[in-house]
Amino acid sequence: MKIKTDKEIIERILTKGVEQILPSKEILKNLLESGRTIKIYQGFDPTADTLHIGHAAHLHKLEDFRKLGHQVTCVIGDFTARIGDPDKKSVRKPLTKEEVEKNMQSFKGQIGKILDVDNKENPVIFRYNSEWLEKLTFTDILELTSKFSVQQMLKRDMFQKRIKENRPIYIHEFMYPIMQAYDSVVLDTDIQLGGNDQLFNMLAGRHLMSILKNKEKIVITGKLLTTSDGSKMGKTEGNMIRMDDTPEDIYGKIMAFNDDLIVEGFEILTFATMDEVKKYQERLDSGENPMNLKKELAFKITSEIASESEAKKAQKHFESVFQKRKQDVDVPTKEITGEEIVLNNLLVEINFATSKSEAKRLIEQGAVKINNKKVSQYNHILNIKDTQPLILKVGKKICKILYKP
RNA sequence: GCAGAGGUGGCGGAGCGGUCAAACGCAUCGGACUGUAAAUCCGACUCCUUCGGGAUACACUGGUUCAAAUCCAGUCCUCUGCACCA
Repeated sequence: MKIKTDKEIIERILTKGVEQILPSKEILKNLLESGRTIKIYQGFDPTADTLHIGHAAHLHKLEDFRKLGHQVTCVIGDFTARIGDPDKKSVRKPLTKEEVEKNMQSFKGQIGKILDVDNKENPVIFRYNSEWLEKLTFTDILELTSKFSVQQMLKRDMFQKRIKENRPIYIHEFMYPIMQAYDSVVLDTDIQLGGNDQLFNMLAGRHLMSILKNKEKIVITGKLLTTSDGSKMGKTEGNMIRMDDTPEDIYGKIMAFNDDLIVEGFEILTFATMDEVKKYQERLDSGENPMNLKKELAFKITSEIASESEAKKAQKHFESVFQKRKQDVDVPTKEITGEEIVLNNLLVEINFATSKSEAKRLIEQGAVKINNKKVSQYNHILNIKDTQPLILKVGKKICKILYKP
């Protein structure tokens, strides 16, 4: 495929959702405008069984490269995942080969939701890094490790932190960046893309490339979408939106974003151009209700990951369930045998509370409504037979109680 | 192996003989407020209860004591340091 130098796409590559470009934006710009084929790759760690929405950001960028005709490779870090990237808190427990394989299965499909992997003109290449990492001998490893100093490794702030806290740092944890660096060498890549959290590892690759290949690998780090409390969104933190979530969930979780994330969300998580992103910012600044914008964001993301029609459904669902509180759409029903039951026992019976004590607390706190009337006596005796239909609400949970003779 | 530190609720982390079902923070849940949220405020957060109370709980097993998360002994586990030249 002939290389395109579409100005708009190049501009988007250089700016949208980009945290930094090393060694410089200009070098990348020149490369993109030169018309030569560029090899770019991104690694995906199958340490969880799904990708999350943060990955979407990078996939958009890869797709831009692909559209221009460049060679895009997705490296599934099946080998590296078994060790795990060192973490701030502690050593990760290694994953078994089986766990990794299980996690990997769905990756390609999920990547394909955004990246046009099977495009006829310019398909995406998939590689597993066990292909080359597994074959390394101890001699090879010595060779590689001799290119890095302990001081270099210890620069990583998470290691610094652990030194301060007197927590252990194991030798194999140094191997993660080295293995990733070696990925770059094997692929002979021109560019590596990754989240800003991967900066250190990607720089290790830059270092190794320059020594072994005398080549200046370009590193692009993407902005990470941070949650309101400043922590990143991702697998490790458990607050992620999974790519395989249902459209309703995706839509709903985006609506749960803090308002501050709206514009960033458009920039990082969607195909929108920077001009469009600016317009969203302007609308927000001019005092438009953030909710409208957030709904647009949720709709856009949901339709990019799922489909437009599913996004429409998700939106309707959200509107009816949360905004209009018409919850009777799909109220689950439970059957209760016996004509009468004490209220706190009922909550336990239908699993709305795990113990009678908890049920009692909920009732006393005013969480319980029977047919929309608050009941605050825990020992209230409910005659199920005579109060049909019976809609029970406990906090956000709701269900219909049926009398079963 | 030797020397130290330590194991407390979902997590982090106080408490170091009684007033401890265990401070404080986070998470969670409920209420109020809203545009779904977030933020904020208030409340709850072992179980059972005839609503007066009661029963289990601070790694485990024993012991000391009127009384133990708190002291003692043993067991298990975790972490840190030391290790050659001696």
